[in-house]
Amino acid sequence: MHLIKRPKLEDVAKLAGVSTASISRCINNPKKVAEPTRLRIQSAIETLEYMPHFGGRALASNRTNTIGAIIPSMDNAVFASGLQAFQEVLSHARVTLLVGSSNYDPSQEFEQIQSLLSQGADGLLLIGQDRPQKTQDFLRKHAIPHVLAWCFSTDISCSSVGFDNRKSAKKIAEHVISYGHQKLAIIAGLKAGNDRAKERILGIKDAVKENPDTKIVTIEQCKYSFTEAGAALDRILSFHKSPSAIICTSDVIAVGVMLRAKELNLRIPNDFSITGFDDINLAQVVTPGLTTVRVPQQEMGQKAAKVLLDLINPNLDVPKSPSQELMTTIVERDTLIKFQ
Amino acid sequence: MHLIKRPKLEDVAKLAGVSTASISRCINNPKKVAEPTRLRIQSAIETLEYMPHFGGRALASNRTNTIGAIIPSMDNAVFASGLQAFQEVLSHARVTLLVGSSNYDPSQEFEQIQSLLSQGADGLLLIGQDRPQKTQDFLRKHAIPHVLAWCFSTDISCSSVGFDNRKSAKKIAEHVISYGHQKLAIIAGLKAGNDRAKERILGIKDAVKENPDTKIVTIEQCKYSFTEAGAALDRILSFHKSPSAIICTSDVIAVGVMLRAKELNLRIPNDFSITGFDDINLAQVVTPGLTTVRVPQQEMGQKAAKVLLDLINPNLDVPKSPSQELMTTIVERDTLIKFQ
DNA sequence: TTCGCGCATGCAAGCGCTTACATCTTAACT
DNA sequence: AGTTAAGATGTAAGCGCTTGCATGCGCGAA
Repeated sequence: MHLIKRPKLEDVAKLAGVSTASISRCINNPKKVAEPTRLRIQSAIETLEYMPHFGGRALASNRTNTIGAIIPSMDNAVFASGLQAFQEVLSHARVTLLVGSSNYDPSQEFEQIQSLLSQGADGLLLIGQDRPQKTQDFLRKHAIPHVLAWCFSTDISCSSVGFDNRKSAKKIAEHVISYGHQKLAIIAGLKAGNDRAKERILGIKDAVKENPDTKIVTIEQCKYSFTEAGAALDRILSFHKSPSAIICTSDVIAVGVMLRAKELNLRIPNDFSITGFDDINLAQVVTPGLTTVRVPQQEMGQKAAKVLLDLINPNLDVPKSPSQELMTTIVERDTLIKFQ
Repeated sequence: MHLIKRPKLEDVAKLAGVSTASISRCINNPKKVAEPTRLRIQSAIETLEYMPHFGGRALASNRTNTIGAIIPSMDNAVFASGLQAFQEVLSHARVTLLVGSSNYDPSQEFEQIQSLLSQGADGLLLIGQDRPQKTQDFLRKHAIPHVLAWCFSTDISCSSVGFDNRKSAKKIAEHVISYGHQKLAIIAGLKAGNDRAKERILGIKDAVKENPDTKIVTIEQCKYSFTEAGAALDRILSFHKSPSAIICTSDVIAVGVMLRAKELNLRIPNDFSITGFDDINLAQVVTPGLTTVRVPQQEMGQKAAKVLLDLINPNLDVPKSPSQELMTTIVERDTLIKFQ
């Protein structure tokens, strides 16, 4: 077996005894071709193992059937499973996924946007809504179909499929407060360019504002890593304003704190309560089980894919799918107990 | 601000007062253009916000600067972080990543291969080496540059960047045996189309063969999920041939077993020892800490990217990078103790 | 029989870019 | 000054596909 020059439309046309136009139609819109012709064409395609050339197709049709997703990092259970669900839906629609990662850095995100678009992406999935004006202008000016996930806004200028970070954070904070905690600490992800972190902090503050007995002892920020989270705990402890509960805006952070606490021979939840956010695997596995906020990642990935597909193929019969708000729920496990 | 028709090479050429060829050269090979011209061109590109059209470029050059990766699932810390590292390296080389997932199913993998190639992928990253003849023929016939990760073979017909699953599994099994365990159980991932699972089982068998006092009580298979792993444990327990150690071929499985054990009020490692494979986050977080095999995922992702890039750009000065074997190490934590 | 219509197919003009080749400029030689 | 080579730039021919329009055909209505 040796390798054969890639067959082109013309070769198939010759074999099937039709024009290239018919082949093209047969591939892209089978019903425009008469039954017997179609069969002939199909068999020709098979015997030649013909595969359309991407460039030619993209050039002529100005479509790539490709969608880009830019997520902060795949190395993070938070996004990976949403992305997986996203990809599966796209795959069924014969659309391919291009992936970029931004590392939580707006300028990297902008580069990736440009890069994916220059690769011909027909649309984009982006995480969160907080991005520089420059990026937003760019998206608008070039009229890039895109949907935002992991956030929800009623801003009609752009579809989003996600949940209300602020509300969800408020809910878990209220939950913590309802357990009698009055001195709270927050450990959040780095806020810069990360609306999820910001919004979640705001949500917690909302809850505190409505409960005058309660106060926030400190707000720490750190990267999403165990060790950084551990360091944040150290900082909190060194303040001697010991909170009775630490609300973390991410499970990774919460678990990092728990790991550090264990090293320090602190006992959770006896010495302090702690909550997370996202409900990734870790939350279930860590001991004690982490009380956290469940985010419907898979659903989000799937729905985002559908919305994006609709955006790209303004489908006639399918109703236009606008933004969608998904709901988070609190998962009670063992890191939150009543105060005293 | 309203949206503007996408500028093309010709527009830039007109603005800069040069031919389209120069622009093209300036973009693809700047040093072929004289300094002042380059500057003029660059500023023209910027003012027009010119962005090359992907299709045109792909058609003319027959290159897409795109690489496809097909992994079993992104929803799995095992591959996600390797993929992230892979993507980062590609991104630096201005190559974009196309992603497909196979769900551990060889026929899905084949479809994804075709799909990514028809999207113009210049090369592919594939996981493992066990695939149907059909797929292999396809890759060979079309001379697709590809590298295999998560496995290592000296088969020169195809580069691989990974570790020897069999050897690594043998090593951890020997380690377990050296702790005095003689009745071992194995819980592996589904073997079908999954050489990692198969090889790891073989490796464990190798170790047992060399230690005549030792025997394998049972080999269970299950999907990579906590509940399936828990069910596998139930099966083992119901046999009443209680092993003193369970060797799992994946951390996810091991943790699933531990979770189930906890439900059953069994105590690990007192009632039985257990080991995992991969050393994902979970292994560190679970209590007691999981003794496991560390797989250099990031390194694997990075090196695979480099090898693949070299394969695609047969670079002159850079030495050709062949297959690379990476080493795994045993991470000792607390789920493995001496027998008795 | 004739006309008209609709359907199946072919024709051919691009889509936006790359690149081999031709041309022109310049500077370093003899 | 004349010759040459190297470097900078332009010219134009595609790359493989899609698609608007033209063509041809068959069939029912007039």
